[in-house]
Amino acid sequence: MEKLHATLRHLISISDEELNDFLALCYEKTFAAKAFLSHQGEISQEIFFITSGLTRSTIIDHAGNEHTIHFSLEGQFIADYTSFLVSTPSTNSVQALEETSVMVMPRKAIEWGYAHLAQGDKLGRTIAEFYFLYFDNRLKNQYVFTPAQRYENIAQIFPNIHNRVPQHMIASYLGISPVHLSRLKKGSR
Amino acid sequence: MEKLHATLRHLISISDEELNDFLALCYEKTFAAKAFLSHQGEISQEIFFITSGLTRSTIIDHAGNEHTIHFSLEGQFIADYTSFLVSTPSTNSVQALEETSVMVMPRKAIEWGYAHLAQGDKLGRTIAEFYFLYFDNRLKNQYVFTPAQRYENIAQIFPNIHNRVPQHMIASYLGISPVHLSRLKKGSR
DNA sequence: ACCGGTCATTAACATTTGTTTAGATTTTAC
DNA sequence: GTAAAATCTAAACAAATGTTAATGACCGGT
Repeated sequence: MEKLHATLRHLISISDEELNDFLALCYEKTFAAKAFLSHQGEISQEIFFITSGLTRSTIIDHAGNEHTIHFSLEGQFIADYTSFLVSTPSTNSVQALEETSVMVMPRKAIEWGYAHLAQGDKLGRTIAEFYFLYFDNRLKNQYVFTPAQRYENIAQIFPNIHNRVPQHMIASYLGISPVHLSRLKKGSR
Repeated sequence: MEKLHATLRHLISISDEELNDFLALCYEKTFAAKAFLSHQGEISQEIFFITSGLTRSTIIDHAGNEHTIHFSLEGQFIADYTSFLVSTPSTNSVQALEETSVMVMPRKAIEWGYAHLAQGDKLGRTIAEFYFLYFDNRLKNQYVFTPAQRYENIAQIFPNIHNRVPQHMIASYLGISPVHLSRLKKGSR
């Protein structure tokens, strides 16, 4: 709870009263390892703020294979935000990779924030800009670096990920097969 | 000019006076085909709104090869927005592919908007959310569809692009060689 | 109308990446 | 503690994609 406090105060100026009113609309929840925070096909009605633990987001491709498209760490927001924004069935599932505690921010809380927080829209803008930077960087990496280079750099984006996530999920994130990633590592030694 | 008018009014509610004050800080500019709206290495100090024409954004990879990472059409905003936000040298160049007219929105105008427009932050949030949706969709396509499928779908994202952009730039956008794209097309016939 | 450059296609060949299978090790669940 | 599952590596082979080079069509500028 304090973690979300600190994160919000870091992003915008917000009074104690505003903060309390907002947090009164949220609640805490803990998921066991491998539990799902949200499922593909459901319309996303909440945004999670991770206070401890780690999640991955997955998607199913045209051939029925699952891909890990994203990792989310402590201090980050996670949802199928496209589903949340547009109210379409989510294409992603979000799964805890460790025991993971989150603050659940229901749609009501978000909407209340935009309507009643003095800097609610600024908060939304700042978070959206943050994800713009993340996506833009990720896209550039795709064009600029080889898979081997992207593997070498991944810990800069997801600190300590090698100790927390199986390698085949990292390979999936990079868009290559686990066998191939193993090969690339061998080559770079 | 009317086009930016209409786009802004579509995104937020804004009074005539606010709109005029904001637009007074902007100006129109026209680029010839092949001219550069902005160059890699410079810090982006303005956002362009395309009123007519078409641009591409390019980036240079680790081996010195140029890639087309993005197209922008009439009615869209374009910049190296990461450079604009963080004030780092831009990694992208933006080039007109046809004669292209834009409204130039300098940093001063954007900042004025956030400070003085009643819904300035909401505007920023909405635009950032729009790009979130674009990037998220693009990322999912990368995992879910084959290059051939992505080629087939590209006109849904960039209407009429096949008649306006050379095929090798589309191949570059898709992340494949022009020779390979030609092969894929042959196979699907 | 011409000329030079850009562009799309094709073929041959090289390289990268995926798939399958197997084996050894580690982790997880009960 | 033990059995089952998950994980990583390895090798052999298959498929996808890149590279180079050649050709002809098309386009833009003069």
